[in-house]
Amino acid sequence: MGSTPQPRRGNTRQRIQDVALELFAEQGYEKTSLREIAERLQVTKAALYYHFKTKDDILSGIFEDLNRPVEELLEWGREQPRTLETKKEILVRYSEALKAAAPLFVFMQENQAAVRDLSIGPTMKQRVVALVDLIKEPDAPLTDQVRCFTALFAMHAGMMALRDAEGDPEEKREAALEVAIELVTKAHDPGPTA
Amino acid sequence: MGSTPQPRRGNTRQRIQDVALELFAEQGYEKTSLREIAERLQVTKAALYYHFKTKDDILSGIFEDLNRPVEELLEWGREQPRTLETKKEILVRYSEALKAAAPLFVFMQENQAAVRDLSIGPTMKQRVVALVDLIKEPDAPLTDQVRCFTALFAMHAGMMALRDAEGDPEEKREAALEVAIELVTKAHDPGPTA
Amino acid sequence: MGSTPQPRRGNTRQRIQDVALELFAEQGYEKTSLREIAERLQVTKAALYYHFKTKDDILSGIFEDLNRPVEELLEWGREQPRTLETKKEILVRYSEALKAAAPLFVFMQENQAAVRDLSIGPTMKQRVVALVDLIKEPDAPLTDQVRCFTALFAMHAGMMALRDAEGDPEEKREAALEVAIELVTKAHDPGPTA
Amino acid sequence: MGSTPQPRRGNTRQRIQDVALELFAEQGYEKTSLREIAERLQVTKAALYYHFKTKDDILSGIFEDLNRPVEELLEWGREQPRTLETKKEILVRYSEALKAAAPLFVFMQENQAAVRDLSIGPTMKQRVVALVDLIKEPDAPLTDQVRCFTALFAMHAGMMALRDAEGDPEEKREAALEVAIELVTKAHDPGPTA
DNA sequence: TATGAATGAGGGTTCATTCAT
DNA sequence: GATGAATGAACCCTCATTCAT
Repeated sequence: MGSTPQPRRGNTRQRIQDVALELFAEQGYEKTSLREIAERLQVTKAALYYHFKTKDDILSGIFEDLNRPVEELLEWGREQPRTLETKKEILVRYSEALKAAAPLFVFMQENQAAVRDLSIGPTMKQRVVALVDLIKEPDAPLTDQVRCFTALFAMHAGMMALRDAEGDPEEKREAALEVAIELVTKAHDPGPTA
Repeated sequence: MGSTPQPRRGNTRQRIQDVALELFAEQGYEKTSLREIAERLQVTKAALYYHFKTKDDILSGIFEDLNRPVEELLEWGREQPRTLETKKEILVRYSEALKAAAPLFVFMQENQAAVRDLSIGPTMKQRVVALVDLIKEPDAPLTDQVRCFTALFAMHAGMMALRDAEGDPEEKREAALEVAIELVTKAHDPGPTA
Repeated sequence: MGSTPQPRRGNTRQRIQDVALELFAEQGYEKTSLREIAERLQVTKAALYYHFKTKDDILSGIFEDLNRPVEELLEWGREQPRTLETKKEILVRYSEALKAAAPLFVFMQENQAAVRDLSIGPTMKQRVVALVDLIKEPDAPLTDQVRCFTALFAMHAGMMALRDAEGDPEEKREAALEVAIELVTKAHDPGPTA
Repeated sequence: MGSTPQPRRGNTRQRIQDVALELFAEQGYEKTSLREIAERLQVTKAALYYHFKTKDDILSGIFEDLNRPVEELLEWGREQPRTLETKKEILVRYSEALKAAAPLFVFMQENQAAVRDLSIGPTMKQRVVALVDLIKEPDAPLTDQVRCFTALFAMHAGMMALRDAEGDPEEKREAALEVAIELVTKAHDPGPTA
């Protein structure tokens, strides 16, 4: 009882990443110690160091794996014409990407300060900038910039409200997407007001 | 240098809070050590403990001071009729409050994970909920809830963009406010769509 | 309510000693901080330093006050002939002295290690030696020395059992006294065995 | 000196316990710092934490190891008939056990206050109660209870007198045992008096 | 008679990391 | 593919004590 040895050779690296992300998202990066990760895996701290060079490295690994779809989205987006349709499609795809990597994004949203001077910090920042660049017009006025930036945030926030609130996560995601599209649409073609 | 004994009038408590907030916002809560705060004040760590019972307590003190305007805003808001005009006024006032306490809000935005299990954690959560409650209709559909939540976020984000970007902070704040009002207006009276 | 200012000027020194002894006996010397004492008196730590030079000094003060009867007993004892009657009388008087200063003696019994290198340490040791000297014969065999030493211990133990156990403290004290007398009597006149 | 790297075989845990007990007994629990223990072992404080979870835990470890004989004695005692012979045998064996673990018992005697709210505190108390229960009659009058309690104390005291006094420790132990037996015998069969 | 403000030394504890095996 | 043992640096915090006011 409770003693299943679970050898599972070969996949330890993956298991470390899984547990680490789980704890990082739950408690924050700084408050999660390697001891804790190791204990939950029934492994020694030293074992973690066989698979990863540093704590930072564990996070990097997770990020690289889960972030690939977003990177691909960026590449795809850069080759499209900057039409409203394209922008909408980007939002839709981004929303999908978020769904797949929800815990990572929740984590990054809630641990910005901690993540900032980790090795993924710069990458992350660039990625946000790049995304905004794809959905806003080159010389958009400040208000439209805010709209686009907020559209992204809305989608991240959709993930986080998942923590507390009532309601199906999937529905929330769709609602967030809808609002994001609305914002970007308005930014694309300001209409009568400005 | 460092030899002038420094008058040390009765403002130490305030100076601690100032420096602490500065460092918390700059580096994050966990990465800011009391040693660092003390050193920057040319004081011993023990001196901090004369003025505050704990590290958490320093943050609490800051929060209590800077959060008072928001608390007053909430009280005021609860006594008003839930009209669109009221909602707009709330956003305007909130934006003003943010301006005065910018670093604190940036800090809280970027350190959610760390702050969550500090003593101000619960208070903060309630406060967001209360604010959203004031600007959304009681049984608003999910999309409208997202709009209102996002409106708040937009304004916080306005503060943070301050960090990186080009442009006058004051202009950014106004842009964020405009977008927030737009979102809440849409949520208040959905119009033809949804 | 709960705010009676209790000025009681003049007797602060005494009140400090009272509270200190109370806490020392309850928690031990090392685990009782001056902060704690001060707080319970609604006074600042610095105030304690107006009345006593050091923490050690507070204990010394208590000891000197409460130990005087024992000191007088020793002086009296030294002038008496070393008869069995005298010895019994000494035990009786000592038991009485213990009754008056119970918490102090409980404290000293339970904090020997801590007390040993305080200023009262040496005094205390001498005093035990002096007491034993009064109730044992000069060249008593080892067994009789143990009897006399144990007699004293028995009386101290009587105080401590007061903490846990059932029964009237006064009765316990008398029982302890009885056993002590028995031991000293046996030591005084070994009888057939030895 | 201090440069020989020292083989560091797998006995570190034991060495920590040895040094710790030595210092605890010499200076008291509270006054012995982990730094001190570590230094004497030419090891870092952190190394102690590899082997023990906490300072309290170090003491627990020592206690568990050295207390086993007493525990076995208790078990044995509970299976014997409560005759005078049994009681005597218990005292004899207990005395032997004390001999083997002298420093621990001296320590516990002198640090009662400190030990009381450590994790071994409750265990220790129970153990004394259990021992007394074995050597006193169920409904013994108060005086007899004191005799039995004192008998145990006498033996502990025998250990401590070792610190100061003249004379062979072994002889002292035997003297203490003799007095203890005497007390318990008297308690077992009160004789003419009461 | 006291207090407010501060200090220096040290406490126990935890962390990410290393390295020989 | 992993462990056992250890380290160095830092952590938050508490203490007894001081001194100008």
